[in-house]
Amino acid sequence: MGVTIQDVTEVASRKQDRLARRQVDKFDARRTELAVATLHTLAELGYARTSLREIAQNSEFSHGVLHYYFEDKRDLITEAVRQYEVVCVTRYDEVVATSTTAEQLRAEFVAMFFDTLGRDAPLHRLWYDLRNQSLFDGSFRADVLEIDGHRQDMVWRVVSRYAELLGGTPAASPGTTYVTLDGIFQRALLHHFTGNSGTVAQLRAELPAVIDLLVTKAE
Amino acid sequence: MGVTIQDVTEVASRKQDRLARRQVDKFDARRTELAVATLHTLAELGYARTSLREIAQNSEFSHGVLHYYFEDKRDLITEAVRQYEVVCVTRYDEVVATSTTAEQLRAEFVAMFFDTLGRDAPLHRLWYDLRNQSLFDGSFRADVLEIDGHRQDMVWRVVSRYAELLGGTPAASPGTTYVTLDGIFQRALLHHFTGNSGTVAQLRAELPAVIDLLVTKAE
DNA sequence: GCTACTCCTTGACAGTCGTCAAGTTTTTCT
DNA sequence: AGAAAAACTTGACGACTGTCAAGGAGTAGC
Repeated sequence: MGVTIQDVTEVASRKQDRLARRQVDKFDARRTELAVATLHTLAELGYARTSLREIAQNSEFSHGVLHYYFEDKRDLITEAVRQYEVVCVTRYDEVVATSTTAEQLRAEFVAMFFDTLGRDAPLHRLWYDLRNQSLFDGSFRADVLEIDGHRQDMVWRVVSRYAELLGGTPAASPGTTYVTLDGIFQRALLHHFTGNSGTVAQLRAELPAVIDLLVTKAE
Repeated sequence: MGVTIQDVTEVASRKQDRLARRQVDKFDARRTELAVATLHTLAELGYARTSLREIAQNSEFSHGVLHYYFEDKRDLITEAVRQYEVVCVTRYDEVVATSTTAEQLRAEFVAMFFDTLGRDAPLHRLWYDLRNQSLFDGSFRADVLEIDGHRQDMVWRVVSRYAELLGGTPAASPGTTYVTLDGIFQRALLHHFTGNSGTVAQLRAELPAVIDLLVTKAE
């Protein structure tokens, strides 16, 4: 059996590909690792106070490595924002999938809503920070709009399913539905950080009624 | 007619008071002037990118003067935030006062809502920026909460008056009512800066229905 | 074992930041 | 007019920023 030049080059190129791919994988893995460290630093300090050296201190590397894996600071932060999206955008899907009654769906949504408020509060304040930064600096805007759209879809899946289980229809558009619940979340977050747990509890108590306001029940 | 010592000291002290008051007035006037310059700089650049030298360039003074009138940067920005409140918190009162029918009130509110969105967009993005900063830096929080409360009251005056004219009652608490309309404003602002005027127009078209959703009409 | 390459550290750069002291200009009062 | 006080400018300080070049450490290939 002869070995043609094609075979050799094919094998060689395949080998090279595999090598290259493995290198790319390693490269991407470290990029992601550093982006996660960036995300945590941002969540702790906010956009305005986050420096590259501080980010590096939250990783196991020195500050110079950031310019080996990222073009510049904007590139790094953009990648961190994308990491946020991965974490945050499928949060309620399980609730939607497993709930069999409207009451259950609504109750579990409210529970999850305030659970993540307490557990991931720093991450959430970062999201709002970055969304606002996009009002000043257009370079984040595309990513922000994309994530915002995914958040809207996520909320819509919950509310439209709730309406379905209730035998009714949503009372407002996806956009309006989203901003209403997002507004409540933002306010709850503010009072959470203020330490004003009474206001948070009140928002929690009112949330079911607000959800009902967003769907038109069947007659 | 004799001139008693009391008279003299009284006159003298009154004169001194007047002098002191005038000096305080001058001092406060310049403080306010610099706070306004700060407000405009912040609205243009955002909190993260605003420096004292940039602020001074937006005034007619040099950067050193800022430490003559303000303790430090935080003091200056806090004062600027308070200036924002003065500008922004009575915006809809005239609409409430002059409207005689529910339709008129709703229509004029919507008009004013999107008018200030377009006209004062930089100032509004600053407000949301600073409100978010207060999630990271507690030193603004008290002022932010106060302003947020005034904004809530402002919205509540509109919606409760609308319900009254309609012969109904508000369907949600002041807090929920506020965050709903504020959420819509935030979203409209984001798409305004994106240049996505279609989405803004859609939000405008939907706003009357949302307002109706927030009041329970009489049977 | 030598070379070549990837990965990472170190240290320096030019610039900007908030702050403040020293000094100049302007105003105020007698 | 002259002295005192207020108002403002200037320049400098140490610290911090993003960026990057030089070089070390470690590994894979021959």
